[in-house]
Amino acid sequence: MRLFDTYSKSLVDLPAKPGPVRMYFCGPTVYARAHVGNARPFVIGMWLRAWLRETGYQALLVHNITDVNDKIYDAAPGASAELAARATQWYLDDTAGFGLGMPDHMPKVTEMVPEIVSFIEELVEKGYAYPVGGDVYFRVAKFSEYGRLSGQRPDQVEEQEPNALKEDPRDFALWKGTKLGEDTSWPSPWGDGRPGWHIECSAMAEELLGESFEIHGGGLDLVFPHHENELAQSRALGHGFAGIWAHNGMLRFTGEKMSKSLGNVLTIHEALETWGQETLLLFFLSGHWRKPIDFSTETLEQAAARAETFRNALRLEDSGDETGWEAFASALDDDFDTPRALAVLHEWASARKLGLLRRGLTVFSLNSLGDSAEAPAEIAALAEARLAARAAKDFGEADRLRDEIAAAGWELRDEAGGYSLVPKR
RNA sequence: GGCGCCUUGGCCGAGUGGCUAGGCAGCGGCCUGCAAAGCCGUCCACGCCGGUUCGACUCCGGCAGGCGCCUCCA
Repeated sequence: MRLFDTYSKSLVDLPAKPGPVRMYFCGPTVYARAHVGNARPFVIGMWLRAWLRETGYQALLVHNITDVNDKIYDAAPGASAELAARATQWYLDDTAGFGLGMPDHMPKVTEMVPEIVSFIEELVEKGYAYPVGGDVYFRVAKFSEYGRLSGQRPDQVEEQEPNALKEDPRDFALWKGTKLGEDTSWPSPWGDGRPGWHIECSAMAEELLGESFEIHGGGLDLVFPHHENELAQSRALGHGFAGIWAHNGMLRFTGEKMSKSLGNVLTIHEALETWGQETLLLFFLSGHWRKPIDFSTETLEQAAARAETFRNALRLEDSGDETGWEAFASALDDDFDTPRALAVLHEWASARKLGLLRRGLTVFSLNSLGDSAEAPAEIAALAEARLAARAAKDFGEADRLRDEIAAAGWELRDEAGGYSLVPKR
């Protein structure tokens, strides 16, 4: 399998099977209910893990939770820990709603502070960081490869928050001394404070996956500065860090990136309630993971129609033909091309290759599309009554009963010698 | 100002130097008491302008439009 790597700007092959594929996907800062855009890296990470396992890799996924941060302090003055705990639970509940299972580890910053502190200490010892006024900053000028991942030229990077403590305006915080109004803190050699945003990922990824690992994922908007800084911190210590940088495209809503700061958000919770897990997953599947994808009524309705196509196909008679898995596998092995894989699933649906279809859908946790539902007794009774009316050529009564069944949420489909009852969507 | 990405038919979306993507929607038909499901057929393409080539949607250049990042952001 190969994946596009932001660092080398090329498709990079994964190590030979069977080998470990260790993945770290950046998770959310928990200060509000997560929106659908936040779900994209989660879904992609879980699918990637499923596919790697399906094809014989030992895949491991770490997905962190940033539970101490300026935004959390701002959102809940005096009660930041409570908000973080509540929002963490929301995130766990919301992502569980996709039915994709859980990442192998979901570390929280607040549970990894000692490891982060040692990481910073080592950077200070080696001259890559300096403490000043209770803070610790990374010395960007000392790391010659700075800017390589994002293509940013250090001399062109704008400085937005002047900070007289820094040696160089481009230096970024590894440790932030406690300020007025911040209600959580941890001890450190530089005084009480808390980790900066970027260091947590370097520390947590390496703690759980080792100094180098295969894939680091996250949204395209994290390339700079977040991932550039992570890379600088880890490489400064001589660690290999990520082999492949996998950045997913942004989710667009009303023509722009869905983001809390723009206010054009729909939460995962709301989206799942409105569209359901299967439609939402098929929506994500319909776009390539690196490209932007538009969340709109039209694209979601198309995803819902796909779901229905697959459900109907899975109710038909299986052709028994099990040949052709390679088309699906090669699509996914080639930069995880889910739109191409989806086309193969549709071809299998048309050809009634139901075994393959089920197996393919299972990779994406969409096997529930094949679930059949038993109509309740009162609906079954109406269907029986209609069958009798129809046999007696009392079509007026038969149509009335079918309407009644429909009103109760079931669709009656006549078949040779009988009928079937299907839940209406 | 700097860095980068994208542009395929009504919509989503794959792909290739000459040969069918696939889906949704539409249209015609078969089947059905009527439907639904299914099946068959079918309309609609490669942003614009140049160049390379026997031939480009596919390669090169320019232009236009859209999007992302530049220390809050999945």
